[in-house]
Amino acid sequence: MYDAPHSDGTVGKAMQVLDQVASFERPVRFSELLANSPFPKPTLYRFVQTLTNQGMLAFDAERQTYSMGLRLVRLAHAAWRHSSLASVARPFIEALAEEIGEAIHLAQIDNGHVLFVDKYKATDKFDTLAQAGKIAPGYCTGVGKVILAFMPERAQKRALEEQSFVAYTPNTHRNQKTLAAELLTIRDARVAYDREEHQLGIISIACPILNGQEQVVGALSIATSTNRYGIDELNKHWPALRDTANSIGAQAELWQVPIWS
Amino acid sequence: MYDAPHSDGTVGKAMQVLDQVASFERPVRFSELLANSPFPKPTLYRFVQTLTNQGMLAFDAERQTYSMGLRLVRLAHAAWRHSSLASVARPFIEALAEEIGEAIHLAQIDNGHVLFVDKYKATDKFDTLAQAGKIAPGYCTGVGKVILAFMPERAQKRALEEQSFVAYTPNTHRNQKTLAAELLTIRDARVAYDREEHQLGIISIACPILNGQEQVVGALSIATSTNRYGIDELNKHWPALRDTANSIGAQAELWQVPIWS
DNA sequence: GCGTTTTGTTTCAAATAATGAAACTCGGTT
DNA sequence: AACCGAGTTTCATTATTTGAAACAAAACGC
Repeated sequence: MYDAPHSDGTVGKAMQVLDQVASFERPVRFSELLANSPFPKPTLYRFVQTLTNQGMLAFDAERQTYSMGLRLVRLAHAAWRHSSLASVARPFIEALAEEIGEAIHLAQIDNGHVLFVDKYKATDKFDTLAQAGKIAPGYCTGVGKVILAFMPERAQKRALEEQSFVAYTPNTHRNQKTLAAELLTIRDARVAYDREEHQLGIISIACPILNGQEQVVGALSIATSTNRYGIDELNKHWPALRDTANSIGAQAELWQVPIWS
Repeated sequence: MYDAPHSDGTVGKAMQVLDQVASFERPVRFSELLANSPFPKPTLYRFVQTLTNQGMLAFDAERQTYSMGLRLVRLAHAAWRHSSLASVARPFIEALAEEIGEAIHLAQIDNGHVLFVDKYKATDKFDTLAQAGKIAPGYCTGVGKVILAFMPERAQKRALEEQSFVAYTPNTHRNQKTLAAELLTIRDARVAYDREEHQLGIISIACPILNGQEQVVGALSIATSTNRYGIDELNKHWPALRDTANSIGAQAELWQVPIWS
C-alpha cells in the first residue's frame, strides 16, 4: 500500500511513517499506527514524536490523534510552483477549458503513482489543493495509461509491476497483459481513453505531454460524464487537447521541469 | 532563516535540508546548498541523495539541480484536508466573498510563520496551491498581527523574537516595542488592520478565529487595494467578517471528529 | 471502589547507522 | 599536462538509533 521499502536509513523510515499517517485519510491514534507498522513500539513512538516536533505531523492533544502537519503545506507550495507542470500549464489549461467547457486534468507521475497536480472545471475554475495532490491508479485512468505508455521501458516495467489491478468497474484492466497491449496502441496513437475504467459514468481522453527528447513529463485530459457525451464527441476535442499538450511540453522545455522520477 | 528548534536527530537534520532547498525558491545546485549549509559536504550529499530517493526532492539530471519533490504535493493534500482550517472554512469564506466582492484570506500559524491556507477572490474564485502554502511575516500583515495578539503569552514572546522587522514600507513596524503595543490594542478590539505595512497600496482587516477555549486557531481577513477602498470602508465589513470568523471557529470545534471510522 | 487490560512512555545496553577528513573521479580550463 | 572545482566514494570513528523490557496512566469490568 504505502510503499518505500527502499531502505534509506532513518530518514527513509520516517518518511514511511508519514505515508502511513497520510494513508489513513483521517486523524489516527498511535495504536492504530502501531497495529499496521513494521516498527516496534518505541521506534514508531519516537518517529511520531520527531515528526510532530518538526511540524510534519500534527498532534491533537485532546483527541490523542495525529494528522499531517502544516509544514507540509508550506513545503508543497514550493514543490508545486517549482517542480510541477502546473505553473507552466495553467494559462494553457484555462484557455482549453474555456473553449471546451469540460473538466481538464493535469497529471504527473510520482513514484509509480499518477498524481493530479491541477484541475480546471469551467464551472468551478481552479480547485487546486482540494484536487491537487490526489493520487489515482495508473492502469485505469486516461492520464495514467498515457503516461505509462510513454515511459522509458525500464521505468514502465517497474511501474507495471506496482499496479494493483483492482477491478473498479467491468471495464477495468485486470492484469498486465491486456494493459500492456493497450499501451502499445496508445503509444502509437498518442492518445488514451478511459472508458469508464475507474468510475462508471466517467470517461476521458488523454494526451501525453512530451519534452523535446520525447520524454513524458505529464499528461493532460478532458473528462466528462457519459450523460453528456460519448467517446466520439470527446474525440472531437482531440486536436485541441493535443495542441495544448504540445504547447505545454514546449513551454516546459524552456522552464525547468524535472523529468519523470 | 530556516530555523532548527532543537536537533531532532537525523530526521530533523534532513527536514532542515528540505527547508533549505525550499528557501531558494528555485532549482538549486548542490554547491549552492553546501555554501549555506551547517553540514559538511558528504553529510549534506547523503541527505540530498536520500531525500531525492524518497521523492521529497527532485533532481534534474540535465541541469544538475534539486527542487522540491512531488511526494510533498501528495502528502500536503492530506495535510490540507485534515489539518487545516481550509476544508471547514471554505463554504463560509465563499459566502462572505460573494457578499463583499473582495479577496478573503485564511491563515494559520505554522511554527511562528503565518501560513496562508486558502484564498478566495470573487473574480478568480479559489486559487489554492498557487496561494496556499505561502508564508508571510507575522508582524506586518493583518492576519499575522491578529494571530500574534491572541497567542498564549509564552508562544507570543517566542514568536515576537523570531520576527525580522524588515521595513517593507514606511508604515511597517520596525521593532518589538511598537508592535507589542499594537498587539494589546488588537487583542482588546478583536480586530487588526494592515495599513499598507507589507505592501504599499494593499490594506486589510483581520479577525481571529477562536475555538471554544478562546485559543486562536487561525485568522480571516478581507484585503483590498487603496485604489478602491480606505480603511473606513473596509471597516463596514467588520461585522460580517467577525461573524464568519466565529462561525468557522464554532465549526472547527465540531469537526475533526473521525467520520464514522 | 479494586484488580485488569489497554494504551502510551521511558530506560538502557547492544546494534546500527551517521559522520566527516581525506582521497578520488571527472569535466573543464589554463 | 598540470590545475581546478564540483561532485562522489571510502572507511575508521563516533554518535544515534534500536527494541526488549519495564514502567505509568488511563480506560474498563465487576
